[in-house]
Amino acid sequence: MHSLDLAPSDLRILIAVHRERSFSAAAISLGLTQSAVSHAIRSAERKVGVVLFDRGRGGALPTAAGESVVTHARRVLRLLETMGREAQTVASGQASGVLRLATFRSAAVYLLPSVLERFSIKHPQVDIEVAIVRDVDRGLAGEVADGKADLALATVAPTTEIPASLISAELFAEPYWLIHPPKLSDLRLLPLITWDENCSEETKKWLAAQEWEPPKTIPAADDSVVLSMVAHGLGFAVMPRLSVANCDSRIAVQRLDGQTPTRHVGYVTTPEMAPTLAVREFIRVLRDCLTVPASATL
Amino acid sequence: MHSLDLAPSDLRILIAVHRERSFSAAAISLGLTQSAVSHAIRSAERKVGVVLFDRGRGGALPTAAGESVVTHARRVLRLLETMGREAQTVASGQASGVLRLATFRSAAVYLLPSVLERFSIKHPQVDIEVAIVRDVDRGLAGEVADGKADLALATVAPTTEIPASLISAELFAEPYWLIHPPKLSDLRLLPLITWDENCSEETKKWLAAQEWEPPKTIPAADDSVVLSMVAHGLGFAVMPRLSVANCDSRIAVQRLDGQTPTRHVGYVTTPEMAPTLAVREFIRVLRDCLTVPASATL
DNA sequence: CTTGTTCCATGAATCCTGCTCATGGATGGC
DNA sequence: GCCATCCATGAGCAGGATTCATGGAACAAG
Repeated sequence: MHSLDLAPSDLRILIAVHRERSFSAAAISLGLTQSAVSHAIRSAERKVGVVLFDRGRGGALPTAAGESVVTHARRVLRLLETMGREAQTVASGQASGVLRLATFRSAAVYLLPSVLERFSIKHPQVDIEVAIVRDVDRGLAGEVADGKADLALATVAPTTEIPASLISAELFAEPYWLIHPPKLSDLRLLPLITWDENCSEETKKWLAAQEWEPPKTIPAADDSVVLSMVAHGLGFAVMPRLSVANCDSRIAVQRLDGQTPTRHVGYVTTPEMAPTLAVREFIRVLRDCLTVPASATL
Repeated sequence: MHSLDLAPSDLRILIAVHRERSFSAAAISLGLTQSAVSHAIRSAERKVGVVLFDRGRGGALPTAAGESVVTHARRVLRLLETMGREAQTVASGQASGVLRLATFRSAAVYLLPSVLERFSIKHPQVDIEVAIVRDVDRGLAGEVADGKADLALATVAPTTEIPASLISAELFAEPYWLIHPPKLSDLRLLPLITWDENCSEETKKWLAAQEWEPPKTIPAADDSVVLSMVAHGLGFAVMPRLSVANCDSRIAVQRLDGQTPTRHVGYVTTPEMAPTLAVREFIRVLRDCLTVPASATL
């Protein structure tokens, strides 16, 4: 088991060079000399037996192998970090430290408050940092995969593919609803208001299935803007229930005909974090809150 | 991100002490002095901020925190190892190194040969070590969880629970069959032959559902022994199809009545190994071979 | 072409960390 | 009480990591 003797400091240097695309910039960002970085990279390359960065005039570009190594390096550092946190958790018998949570707007607004309240009563030592992230592209799962968050509350199916190297499970499924201004002659004459998020794909699918082609499509920044635009009579939209939660009286809500699409919301985390007490407890509280959701007041 | 500056050598020392339950024995096993180990453990404990081993007369016993740290440490080392392997793989464009595969007997005998042949043609640089492990207790998944294997072919449901910190997926499901000597008066008078493996639970369940109480139960060492005993007329058995593959003519095979139990066979691997080229390719070849299985000659 | 700038590489000097050596204290068997 | 067997600790040493002081290469501007 000759497990590649790269110390955490070496890994940090690799990551810094990767980030800065430059030995000297990496050196500054770490408070080292350019020489130290150069030596460290060279010794790392000798140990791995592969060139990790192409040095050129413009700085240092990671090779394919370099990319791979840096990805692993980040993971090693995260694992070391959770190792420390977990040790303290186990020793003190209670979770402590920081839990970085990423989620989409509507969950943060309508779902999280009660969850956070219950969680912080049970685990006052845990600081929760909530990041609201739009679920586009790799979206929330990407946030976790990149190590920017420990846990995400996200759409887990069917639009979004969760990479196999992450752990996820569904928490609940919710229907999409049709929302529109209350007084209307023919809904089909109204423009469709969309927003750029993974789950908005469902909107299009359902409309297509209904052979409903809106006269116009208006893009909005996020789901709360969509709501506001609908409230002002600018058009209609198809949105997941959570986004429609406690919206104002100028909006009429109506079930979808036919094959009602549903959005599946769940959590996503890394294999490193999953066995962690803080994460397990947070998921437990989430589940508890969802059986009797405070947001069931729709 | 103060990620706990424990170098690989420190981690190895922690693991050795955990294994040997003694500073001095660990020192010997690592070719160090007892003093070095003592210093290292003390400094590790200062860094983590927690006592990791209770020192007493009889040596050093890991505390709960120590257990947790060592588990993580093993994982860090494995991750560093795959980091190196992957770097070489990416740089050379082809998988190389060792792939440690654990599986149960019948898969190794009837499934693997064709898979291994195809895989080694595609990836001649990869050495595959096959370990045949009986699937009892934590069984094959445990083999992977403990880092003794990179990939396991195992029963993934419903008997065995795969821990959430591992990655697994089903490859195929197969029915259980009833096997017995060909000429018989009443099957219910024959003894049941069982063997000690997780999937043999299914046998009992099905018999119970049929209200079939065999007059006697004979335990055998493994499934091949069961087959041989049935062939010699010593009793009957309920076995998954794969175990029954190409068994001899002195055995009669028959479908089960009622709710036919099925065994779900899949792969199990770690999140570290899953994105690895060697593992991904092996699973691909597995899947390919299963759509047109060479063992479809039953 | 020259000069200057901005990269990284390299060798020698220095500093610090990790190891060994040589002890000492604690615990328990005989 | 003596001895064996643990681990702890401090001093000293050696080697690896970092810095310092250079040098070479690529490129842009004059």
